[in-house]
Amino acid sequence: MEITITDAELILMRLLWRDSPLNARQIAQGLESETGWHRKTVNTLLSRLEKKLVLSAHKQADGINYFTPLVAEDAYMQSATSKFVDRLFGGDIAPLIASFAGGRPLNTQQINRLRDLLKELSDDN
Amino acid sequence: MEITITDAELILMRLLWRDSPLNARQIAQGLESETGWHRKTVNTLLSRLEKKLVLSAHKQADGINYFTPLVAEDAYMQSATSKFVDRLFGGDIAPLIASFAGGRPLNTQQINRLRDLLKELSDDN
DNA sequence: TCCAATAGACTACGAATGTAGTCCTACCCG
DNA sequence: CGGGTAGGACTACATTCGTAGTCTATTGGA
Repeated sequence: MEITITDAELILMRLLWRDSPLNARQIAQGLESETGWHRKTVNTLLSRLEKKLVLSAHKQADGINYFTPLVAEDAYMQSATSKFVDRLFGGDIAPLIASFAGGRPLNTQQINRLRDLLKELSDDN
Repeated sequence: MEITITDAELILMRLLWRDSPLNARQIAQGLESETGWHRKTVNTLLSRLEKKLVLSAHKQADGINYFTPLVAEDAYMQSATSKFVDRLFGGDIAPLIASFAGGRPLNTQQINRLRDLLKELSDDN
């Protein structure tokens, strides 16, 4: 059961992860400025996501479908990150950071945040 | 000018990044056990990569094409990583690490490596 | 010398993606 | 009450990807 969310779908999911349930119209409006997508495009994406069980639709009192994520943002991020790190770096995260830093050097704030994060990770084992 | 290397192409590129130039037969043989791809499949991938200017072909004395990467592994990794981090985490690397660690806890060795890496990154600025 | 196998250029083809459009129905407004 | 609109279920269609297959000229051997 591989969850797969495409680029376009991800943009839509980000909205629903922030705020749900929403109906198709609300979603289309919420994405309008960011994507310029037609309502029908949003509709297609919603159907596909529903078929993939990434979200569920429930008719409310107004007789209209409202969509809610079935897949949690964290869970998806985790799975997608894992897959990416496996594919490009053989499952090893350090080279990824190195590569990322090589492309765009980290600033002090980012480094500090990483340091804190690392501290946490090594504490709670 | 977006360099795009698909999953299948990446597997092939990994071989060429390790060892090049190679001709189609050598590549097909080198990937045989890993992928089971037909020679023709390798051929198609090579053509596509050549058209995308990810690699170049040169006929050698034996009259056969030998392929060499035009895109360096580091450069591609960097660009792919950047794109991924942007797409999923808004360009911020810390949440990615957190997410990754959430999915599969880091062991001591990994944490040490990250610590060293971080030290390096914060030293040379 | 003549066949069989290969290199390379093209062609094939179904599934997934991005981006809508069609058609039918129910509904609100003038 | 009649027409324009929105919802929803389908359908559409060009691209990209994965994975080969066809056709042609060439070449290494028996």
